[in-house]
Amino acid sequence: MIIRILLESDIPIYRQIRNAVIEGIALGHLKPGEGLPSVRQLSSELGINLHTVNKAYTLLKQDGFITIHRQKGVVVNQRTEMKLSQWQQDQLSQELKPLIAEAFCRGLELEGINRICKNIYIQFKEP
Amino acid sequence: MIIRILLESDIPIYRQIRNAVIEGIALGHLKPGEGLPSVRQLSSELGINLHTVNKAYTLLKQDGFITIHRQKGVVVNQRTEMKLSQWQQDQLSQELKPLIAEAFCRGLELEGINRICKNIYIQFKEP
DNA sequence: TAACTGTTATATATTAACTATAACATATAC
DNA sequence: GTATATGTTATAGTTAATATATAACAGTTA
Repeated sequence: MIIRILLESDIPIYRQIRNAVIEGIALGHLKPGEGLPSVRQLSSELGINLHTVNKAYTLLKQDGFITIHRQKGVVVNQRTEMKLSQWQQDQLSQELKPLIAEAFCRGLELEGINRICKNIYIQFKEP
Repeated sequence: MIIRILLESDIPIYRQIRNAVIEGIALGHLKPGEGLPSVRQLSSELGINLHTVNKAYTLLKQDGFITIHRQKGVVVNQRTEMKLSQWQQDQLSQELKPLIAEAFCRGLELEGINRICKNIYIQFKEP
């Protein structure tokens, strides 16, 4: 899978990589068991430092999205290993709150929010 | 309205203030025409610097949530001045994407996402 | 006049993000 | 064995974002 980053973005590079991998998994571009490029390879491709990629991979590992395997390298986990915990759901709710509050102030109805969420959601595929 | 910040949070203080004001407006705790504390007053209350509050207010002004009035000070705008632009909707969609992608990977269905959004949304009130 | 308001300027401190280079144990291929 | 990969760790340095400190300015209000 091709990972793109924007050096001008206000989102840190390691976070852009993290998001790109998660979105890649959700979109079905990255399937369980599939390998990701090594930290040296990806950092070279993107023209950035090894440690920036490593930071992204470490986050993805902590969050259950990938496993670092001694032989196979960096591998995408099964969906069962990504299961939503109560803490993660609370975290999601906390991150959604300011976004929905802003949309509400701007006059967007619940139906409008649901429509936007759906348009994002339908792009995603089960593995 | 009482604004709370967490100095240990990984979210910058000026952004916490921005979010708190927007959520305050959405919740109906801050009504159109209502005044906000001055930058010196709020910074003093929170034990932080004047410029940090000023940065938050400047953002809120740019985003159409407040107006700086020479006589009245900092005032909450009418909802009509906060209206959602196409650019803002695209921005919202872009910010939602990684959150929904993560939730999808973790097995949360669209109905679950809608439920979480609704639970946040129903707390909000029209002015 | 005195005490406020937001705004601007300048300088500095602190922290987060990113880079550079090197080394280590381990694994794979020749 | 040798060479080349892998992730990981350590150290040092740079750059950018965040937050602070202090001061001043033009208005406004009492």
